[in-house]
Amino acid sequence: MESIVINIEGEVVDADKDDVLKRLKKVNALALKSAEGHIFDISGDVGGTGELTAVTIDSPEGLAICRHSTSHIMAHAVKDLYPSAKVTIGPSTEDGFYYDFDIDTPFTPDDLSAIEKAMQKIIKRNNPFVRKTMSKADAIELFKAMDEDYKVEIIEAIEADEVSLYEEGGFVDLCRGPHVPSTASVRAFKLLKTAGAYWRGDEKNKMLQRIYGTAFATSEDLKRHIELLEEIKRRDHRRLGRELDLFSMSDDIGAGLILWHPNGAMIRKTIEDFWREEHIKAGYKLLYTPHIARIDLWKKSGHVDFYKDNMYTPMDIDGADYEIKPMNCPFHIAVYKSALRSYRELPIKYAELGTVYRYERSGVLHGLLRVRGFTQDDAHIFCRIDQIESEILDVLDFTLYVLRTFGFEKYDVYLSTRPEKYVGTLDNWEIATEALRKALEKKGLKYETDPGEGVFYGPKIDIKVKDSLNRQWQCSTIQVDFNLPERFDVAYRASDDKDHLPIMIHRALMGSLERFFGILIEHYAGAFPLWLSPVQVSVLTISERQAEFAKETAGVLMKAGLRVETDLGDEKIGYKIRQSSIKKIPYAILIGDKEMESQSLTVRKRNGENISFADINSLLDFLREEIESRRYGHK
RNA sequence: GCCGGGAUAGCACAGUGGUAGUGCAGCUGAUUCGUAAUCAGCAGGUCGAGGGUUCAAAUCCCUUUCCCGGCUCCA
Repeated sequence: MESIVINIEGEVVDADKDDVLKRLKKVNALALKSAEGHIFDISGDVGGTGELTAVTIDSPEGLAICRHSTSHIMAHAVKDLYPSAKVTIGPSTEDGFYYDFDIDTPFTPDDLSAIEKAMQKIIKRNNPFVRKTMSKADAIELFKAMDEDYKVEIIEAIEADEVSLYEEGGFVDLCRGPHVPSTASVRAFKLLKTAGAYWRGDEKNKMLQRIYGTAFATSEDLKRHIELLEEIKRRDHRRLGRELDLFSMSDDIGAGLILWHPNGAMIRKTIEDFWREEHIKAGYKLLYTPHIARIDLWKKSGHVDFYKDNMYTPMDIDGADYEIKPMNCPFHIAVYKSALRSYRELPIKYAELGTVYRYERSGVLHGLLRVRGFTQDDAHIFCRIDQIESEILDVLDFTLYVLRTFGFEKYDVYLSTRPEKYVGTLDNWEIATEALRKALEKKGLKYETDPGEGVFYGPKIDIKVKDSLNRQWQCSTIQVDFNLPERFDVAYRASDDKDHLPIMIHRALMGSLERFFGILIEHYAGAFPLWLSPVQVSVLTISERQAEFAKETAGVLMKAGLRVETDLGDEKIGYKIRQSSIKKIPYAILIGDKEMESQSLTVRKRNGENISFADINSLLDFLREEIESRRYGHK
C-alpha cells in the first residue's frame, strides 16, 4: 500500500490505520486535499502519495463541495418528480448552486417546494455518494440508454479516455466531483428561484429551465444569508427611488429612460457641482457637446464598425444621416482639433457630463443600473506617451478621492493588458502598459492583472468599489487609446517643429450618473449623508402656537443655503417625526413652547439621538461643518 | 432578443365570466398634543393599450407596450 498520511486538525495520522475514517467522520470531513491543492472524495480512489488534509464545510472549498452535492440531490429529486426532464449541468456558484434541466413545462414556485420536500427525503436516507469511473465509450452508451442527450454531448467533448460518475440512491450523474460522503452531509439548504438559461449560455441553443438554490454549513448561516437577501431587497434602489420620490420611469416614455424627480435631481445637482469643482481644481477644462452628429463622424471613429449593435438607427436631417451619440470622445477630439496644439500645452484635459444613448437589449434593462440613456462623467486626456505615467498617477489619486468622498473605502483594482485583436504598435502597448503598472505600484495599490482583457485600442485600469454590503460594483475605468488619435489625425506640434500623434486617455470616475446614483442609493440604504440629502433639515412644531417661530427658524436656515422643509400642521409631534424619518431627513428641529421661550433649539438626528443648541448660529455652524466635510456622519 | 412571472385608485395588494374592493397616502372636520402612525367622514379606477370570444370580460383568446427574475462562476 502507498504511504498516505492524513492531516486531521493538525494531527498527522497514517492512512492505513483503521480509525482514520472514523476520525474523518468525527471532524465532519467532506473531502481530502493534497499538498498540491487537489481535492478528493474521502471514499474515492485518491491516488498519488503525500500528506492529505481534511476539508470541512467551514472552508470555502468544503462549502462549494456541499453546494455542488446539493445540486445533485436536487437533480435527483427533479428526476424522481419529472422523469421526462433531462439533466445538464449543476455547478456551485459564489453563494449557492444551480442546476439546468431540459423540461417541457417550466417550473413554478409550487414545484420548488415539492422539489425541496423530495430533497429532504433523499437527505434523510443518508445515501452515500459513490464514485465510479468508466471508459468514455461505456459512459456514452450508459447515458444514451438513459436518454440523457446533454450528458452524452458533454462526455463527447471530454478529452480524457476515462470519465467519472457519481451514484447516490440510484441516481447516477456524470460528474468530476468531488462530493460529500453522503446525502446526510447536507445540513441546510433552500431553493430560491427559477429562471430560463440557454444551454451553455449560448442564445442559439435551447432554452433550459434553471433552479437556483443555496446551502450552508448550518441553518443559522442559511438564515443569515436569507436575512442578507432581505436586506438587499429593502435597499433596492428601485424601491427606495419610489419611496423617497427620487426618480421614476414611465411606459409612455419608453424603456431604459429615467425621469429624475426633484429629490433625485437635487442629489444629482449636488454630485455634479462637486464633480465640476473638483475637475476645475484638477486642471480639467469643461465642455458641452451636442447630442447628435453626422453619421460620418461615427464612421470615422470606428463606432459604426465596432459598436453598431449598441447604436440607434440614424435619422435623416435634410438628406444627411445623423446619429444620436453613444460616446462623447469624437466631440472632444473635435474641440482639440479646433486649433493647432503645441507640445507645451499638453496634457490637455477635457471633461464633460455628457449624456449618451445606447441600445441595450430589452431583457437586460434594470432600474438605474442598466439604462438606454445616461450621463457619463467623461474626460479625455491628450498627452505625450512619456506623460502617461504621471497622468495615470493623477487620475488614480483623483478617482480614489472622489470614491472616498462617497464613502467607498474598499475597492479592487484590475489592470487589463493587450488582447489578441489590437491596434497600435507593440512598442506603444508595452510602454503604456508599463506606465499603468508603474503608476499602480507607485500608489502602492494592490491589483490583479487580467491578461488579454484590455480594449482593442489600449490597456486599461478598472476600479471596482465595494459597497456597505460588500457587493462589488464597477464604476471607474481608465483607458489608454492609440486608435482614435490616429483615426482622427490628432496631432501636436513638437519641439522638432513636426506633428506628432498624442495618446488619449479616456476615463470615467463614476461611470454613469444614473448607475452611480443607483449604487449610492443602495450603499446608503436611502439615508444620504447631509451634504447630499435633498432635504437636509425638517422643522416640526409641537402645536400651532409655534408656527411663526418655526417659519422664522426655517427662513434663517434657508437663507444660509440649507434645504429645509417645515411641518406646521395639527398632527402630533410623533406623527411629524415619523414623516421626517420615513423621508430619511438627516435632522429634525423640534419646536415647542420651551424652545420659543429660550430661543434654543432641540434637534433630533435621523437615528433618534438628540442634540441641543443654544441658538440658531451654533446649529448653523454645526450643520455647515458636516456639509463641508461631506462626512457620512450618521445613518 | 430568449424563457418564465407580472401590470387593478398616488403606493402596497385582494378580486378566475354576472353591480370593482382593502390598507396606507389624499381631501374635509374635530383635536393643539414633546421624540416613528389621534379620531371621524369624504372623494378617488377606460382594471397597461388594441382587437376578439360571449347575452355579459379585470377575469377566457390573440397582438402590443412596459416592469420583474434569469440567460457558460462550464461534467
